[in-house]
Amino acid sequence: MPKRVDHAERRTEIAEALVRVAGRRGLHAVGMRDVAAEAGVSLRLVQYYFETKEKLLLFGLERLAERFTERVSARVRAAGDDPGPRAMVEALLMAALPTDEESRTFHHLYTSYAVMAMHDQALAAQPFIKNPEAAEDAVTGLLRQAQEAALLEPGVDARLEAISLLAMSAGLGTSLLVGQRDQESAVAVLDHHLDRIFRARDGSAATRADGEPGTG
Amino acid sequence: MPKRVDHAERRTEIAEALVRVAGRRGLHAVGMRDVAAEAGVSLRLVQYYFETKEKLLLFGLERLAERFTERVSARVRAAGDDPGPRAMVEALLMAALPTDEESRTFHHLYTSYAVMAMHDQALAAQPFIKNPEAAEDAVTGLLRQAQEAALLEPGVDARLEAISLLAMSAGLGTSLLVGQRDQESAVAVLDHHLDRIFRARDGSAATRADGEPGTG
DNA sequence: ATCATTGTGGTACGTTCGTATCACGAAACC
DNA sequence: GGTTTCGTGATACGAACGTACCACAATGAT
Repeated sequence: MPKRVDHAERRTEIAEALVRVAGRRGLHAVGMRDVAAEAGVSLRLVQYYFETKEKLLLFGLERLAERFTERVSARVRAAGDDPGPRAMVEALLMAALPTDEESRTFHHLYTSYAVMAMHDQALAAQPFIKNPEAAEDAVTGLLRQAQEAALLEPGVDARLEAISLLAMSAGLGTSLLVGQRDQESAVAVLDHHLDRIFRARDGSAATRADGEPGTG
Repeated sequence: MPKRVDHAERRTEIAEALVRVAGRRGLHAVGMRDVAAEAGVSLRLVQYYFETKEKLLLFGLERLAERFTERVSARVRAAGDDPGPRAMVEALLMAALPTDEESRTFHHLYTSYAVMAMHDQALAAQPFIKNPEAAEDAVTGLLRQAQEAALLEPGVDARLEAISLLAMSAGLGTSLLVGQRDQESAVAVLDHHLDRIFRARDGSAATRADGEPGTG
C-alpha cells in the first residue's frame, strides 16, 4: 500500500479546509468538491476519509469548537499571569465576539450549524449542548471565584449572570456579523454589564468601558 | 385574460407558504417546488409572481418581519390598556422569545436569513438593519418613558439597556431553539434583568420574576 | 516472490435544483 | 369580434450535487 497515512491528521486537514471555504462562501454553498479543492486533494479522498457529507459536517463542527476553545483559552492566558477574574471574563467574552477574521468565521459557521441543529435535533445536538455548557460553567466559575474574593457586588447570582453575559455576547455577535452594530458599541455594552456586576475600582485605569476615544 | 388577480395578495400567499414549509424543513432545504406545493399552485406560478428565487426569499423575509411586528404589538396591546412600561417591555421581549410554534418558526427563519445576510451583505442588508433598529428604538422609548415616570433605577442608560435586553433575548432565543436551555430559565434571566433596571415595587403582585411555581 | 490490502485518481450515475420555453384558454380593450 | 394581454400549465434544460463504481499503484505481510 502507499505511504501509510495518519487518518486523524488527514481528517483534520480536510475539516479545516471545510471551515476555510465555508467561512468564505457560506456553509450552505459548500460542496464536497469545494472542500476537496480547498484541501488540495481529490474529491475521492474527501469521500474516503469521510464517507458521507453529513459526517464531514459533524466532524467540522467538532473541529471548529475545538479551535475556538483553544482560541479562548489562549486569549485568557494572554490577559496576563493572574489578571483577576474580571479581566479573564472580559477576555473570554471578547474572544467570543466576532471582531477579527477568525472569530467572524467561527461565529458565522457556528450560527449556520445552529440553524441545522434546529431540525436535526438529535443529530448535531451533542456539540451544541456540551460546548456552550462548558463556557457557561467556565464563566460561572470565574464569577464565583470573584465572589469569594469579594470583587462582586453583593447579591449577584453567578450562574444567572454567566448565562446573561454569554447570551448577550452571542446576540451582539450576530448583530455585528450582519452589520447592524459596530464592534465598539458591542464591547461597550458588555463592559457596562461587567461594571454592574463587579464592584467599582478605586483607581480608574483598567476598565475603559465608557471612555470614548478622543477625536471621534 | 383569466380572472384578473391581485398580485400583491398572491405574492403574500406564496410567501407565507414559503414561511410555513421553511419552518417545517429548514430554509436551506426549501426549493421553489416545495413552496409551490405548499401554496397549492404550480411551479410556474411561483416563477410568475417572483421571477427568481432570490426575490422570493427577500420578499419572504419582509413578510416574516411584518408578521412578527404585528405579533409583538398584538402581545403588547394584550398586556392591558396602560399596563405601564415594564409590562410592555416584558411583553415585547417575551414575544420575541421562541416559545410557541409561531415564534419558533420566526426565530429559526430569521436566524437562517441572518446567516445568508452574512455574505450577501448588500443584498439582504436593509431588513436586517431596519427592523432590529426599530425594536431597539421601541424598547429605548419605553425605557425613557419609564425613566420620566421615575420607575427606573437612577443612572440607567435607556438605549444601552435596550440593546442589552434585545441582544440577550436573541441569544437566549437561539439557546432555546437548539435545546440548550428551557423556556422558564430564559424568562427568568430576562426578568431578572428587568428587575435590576426597574425600581423594586412596593407591593409584591405583579412581577413574579423569582417566584417558582409550587409543585415543580 | 506472491498476494492481499490501503490510498488515490477518474469518472459515471441518478437526482434535484433554478430557470427557460412552449402552449393555450380566458378576459379586457378597441 | 378580433386581437392583444394576462394567468396558468406542462415540460425541457443545463448545471451541480452527493454518492458509487472501477482501476491501479504502492506497500506490508507471508
